[in-house]
Amino acid sequence: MSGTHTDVPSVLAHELPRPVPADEFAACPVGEVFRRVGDKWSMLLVILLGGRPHRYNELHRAVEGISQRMLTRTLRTLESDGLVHRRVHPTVPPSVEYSLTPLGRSLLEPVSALADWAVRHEAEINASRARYADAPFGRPDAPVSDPAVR
Amino acid sequence: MSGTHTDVPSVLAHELPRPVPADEFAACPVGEVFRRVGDKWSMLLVILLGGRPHRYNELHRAVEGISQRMLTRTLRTLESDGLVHRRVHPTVPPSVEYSLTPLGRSLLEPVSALADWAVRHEAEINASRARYADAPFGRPDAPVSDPAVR
DNA sequence: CCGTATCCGATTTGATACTG
DNA sequence: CAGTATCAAATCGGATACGG
Repeated sequence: MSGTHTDVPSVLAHELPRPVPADEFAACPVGEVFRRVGDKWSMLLVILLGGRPHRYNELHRAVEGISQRMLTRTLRTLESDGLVHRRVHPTVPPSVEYSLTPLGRSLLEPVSALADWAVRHEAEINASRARYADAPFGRPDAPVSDPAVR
Repeated sequence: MSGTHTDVPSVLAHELPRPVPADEFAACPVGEVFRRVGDKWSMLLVILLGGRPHRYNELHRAVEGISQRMLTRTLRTLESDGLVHRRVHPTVPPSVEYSLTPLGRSLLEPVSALADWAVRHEAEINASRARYADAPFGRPDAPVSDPAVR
């Protein structure tokens, strides 16, 4: 957790009443959270659970593409971070309900803003990518095979 | 990229004048963007460039921990997505200036909101993690015990 | 100064099969 | 229904060396 951090301009300062010190802002917590947010399924699940609680298989069907392994793993991580609550009903067969904690709900807002941005600018991004992929120029070097760029 | 999508509740609907159709919202663009946001360096660079344009080695020194490979790769991806502009001054020795495009600047806002959330709730997350790691119970399997406790 | 090429270990993810 | 176990594949990321 500790260790390296970087010199970061006060991007957030514009409306922080008690502005976060740049040093505190640095890579550590932000990087952590961005990586959690950035993994393939976490925020999708948070958004889903933001709508209403879901049962395990409900999530599995809703996401449709996620493996059981990843669904379970992601939910566990979210739970350990205090974003998701797991409630087991001791019925038979068992049923488990996942829901957002208050902390999870608070995350929903910034995440929704980002999701909103993604939706609004999807086309621009794709256009830019296509343009970049096409252009033999526009990139520093070669038209010859280069598998390194995705 | 087109294929699978998920059933998503209208989390964002609360203030979307022309609400994004749930189908459009789905996993595809959001997942893409979240993964970009979540990779180790992208958003750090976006935030850095949000402060002011930087030259290559300036970034390299500022981030301090990133390898040349990853710096270049990340910048290229950002460029291909249309978030970052790369300007080459044909001097000798060469100098290259990276800056945010308008699209990149627009991303800065939701990202800052998320970064802000991260800073504000870091402690809660860590506390929750520690609690979860400690507890022999609180986790589904656990050694030997009653699974039906809250 | 601004990169690229190559190698290699670490981490993440998916497919599949099995269980209380 | 709600998971766990195991294996293999893809991807990520860093170190190092070299090039225009």
